Amino acid sequence: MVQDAYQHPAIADVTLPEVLHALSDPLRLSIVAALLAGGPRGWGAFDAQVAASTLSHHMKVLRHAGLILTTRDGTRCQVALRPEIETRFPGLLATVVALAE
Amino acid sequence: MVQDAYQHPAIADVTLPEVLHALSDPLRLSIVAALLAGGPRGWGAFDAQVAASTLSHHMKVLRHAGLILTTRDGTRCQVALRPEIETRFPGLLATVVALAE
DNA sequence: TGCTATATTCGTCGAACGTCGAACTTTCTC
DNA sequence: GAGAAAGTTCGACGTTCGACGAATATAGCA
Repeated sequence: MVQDAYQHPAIADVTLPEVLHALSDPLRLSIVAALLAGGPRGWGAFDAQVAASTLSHHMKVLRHAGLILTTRDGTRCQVALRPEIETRFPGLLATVVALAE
Repeated sequence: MVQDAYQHPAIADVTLPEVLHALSDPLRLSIVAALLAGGPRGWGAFDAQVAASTLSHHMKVLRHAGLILTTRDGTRCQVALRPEIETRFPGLLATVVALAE
């Protein structure tokens, strides 16, 4: 784990193709959908069938796309949707997640 | 050019991650945006700064994602948005293209 | 002070992507 | 029929992706 806080990009630097690419992976899309439906949660709450390193990689992609906010809580991570993404791309997440069923 | 019609997938077979991936490229996104804004048009109406083979490749990606409909007109191609995509993923294109400015 | 749990980073692998140029097919025009 | 024009396909190249295991770092607990 990194000793300090995570690197989150300025929301203005996030591009639409970047966000769409982040959402174009089924696992990442399901993570975002779960966050939108159920609110923030811990790391292991996503029972993804991938190795921890792979999940960490996907979280980094989502973080770099400005979609999630990661904070530490002891040895655990709390993951939440970044609220600014709604002002940056209004309606995008709601539309995409709704279509993902 | 292929001697017969182009291969278009059944709209039901198109998946959301597939569509998002198709839209996550700036060139492809601009093509879809132009079609949505201005209606069908010919091949060369997109002054893309890429080789013809590259443009052909991107068109194939869009076609396989169920986003566009390609028809021949002599040696030229007419490209149009696939109307069924709106019933398959209602509001998606309008939302994404609006956010792309 | 260890030991355990959690998450990141690194190196690696095969597959897919985006780009190009060259060759090819089909159609139109002269 | 010959030539030009429009797209497609192919192979090549370098980059990125998604996956994994191993090694590492940090925090909590005994």
